[in-house]
Amino acid sequence: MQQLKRNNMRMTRQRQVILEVLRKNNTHPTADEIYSMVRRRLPRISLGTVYRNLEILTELGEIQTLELSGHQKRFDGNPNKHYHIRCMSCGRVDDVPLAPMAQLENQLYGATVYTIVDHRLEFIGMCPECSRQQQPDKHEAQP
Amino acid sequence: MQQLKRNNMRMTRQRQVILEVLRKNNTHPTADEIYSMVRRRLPRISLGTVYRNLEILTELGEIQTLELSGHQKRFDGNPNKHYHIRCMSCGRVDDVPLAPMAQLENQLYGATVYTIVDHRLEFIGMCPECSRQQQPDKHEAQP
DNA sequence: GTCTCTGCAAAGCATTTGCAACTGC
DNA sequence: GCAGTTGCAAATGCTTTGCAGAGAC
Repeated sequence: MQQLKRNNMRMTRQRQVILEVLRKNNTHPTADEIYSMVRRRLPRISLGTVYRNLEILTELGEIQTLELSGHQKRFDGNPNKHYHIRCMSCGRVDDVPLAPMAQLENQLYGATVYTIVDHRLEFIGMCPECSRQQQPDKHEAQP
Repeated sequence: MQQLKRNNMRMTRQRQVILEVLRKNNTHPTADEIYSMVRRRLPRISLGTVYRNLEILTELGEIQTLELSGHQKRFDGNPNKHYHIRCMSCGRVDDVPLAPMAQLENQLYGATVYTIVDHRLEFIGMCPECSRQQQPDKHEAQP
């Protein structure tokens, strides 16, 4: 974490535990889920501190903040670019095994007045657990 | 709007004006922008009514609710599927002239435990106005 | 010893909701 | 005239922020 020094920042115990928890975890937790995980090790930490550090760690490129459409932020200990899928029923988020489409922005070159910088792709679906629950009573009505 | 009857719903003046305002507008306004546009015609309407109707009109398929990553909801009077681009500086949202990739979900078939239903693709960029302002001092430092 | 960081609590902001009165149909 | 809808205001849920004291280096 050479970057901390460069920015006159410190590696506090709180910051470290938050980073460790995220790195060991591939469930894309929300801030309050991270809060309760970290609190097992640091019972006096505050939610504000969790938010502040998640923002800083994102800026340093150590983690990713996932702002999936219309929902609570989630955080990803894997800082590399990849796509996600969200369960429309329970909100669970997983990685998707699809290589980032690096050329996608080029397809729009000259077709928009914007300077394109990046893109976000998010799949919507139903996770196995929720699919199973929906099976018995498909849709809402039943005979 | 045959759908209203089918759902035991009424075409109130408020609902109608909200729909008209959105149909005449391609700027993808936020709820409070719609609120202030509608208030010119219906000064006593409340923000709650605007939200309630935007939700209903979305469910009826008359408009679209855009839940772009990490920002306020925006609303689109065009109910047909299409992608959007958002200015990372001012938040402006425009349509993107790229045909929806109907086959994208198929690429993941068998590669995820989810049942995939849909996808959201959103481009991030800089609109002409903001690009112009950034020109003088590119990035943050200058030689 | 300095200056960043923390815990706490309050504020902020977009959105939702409970309720009595109102109004489409 | 009934049930869906409205305006109002309060509540909600997530996130950010001000501040004085604590702690990293």
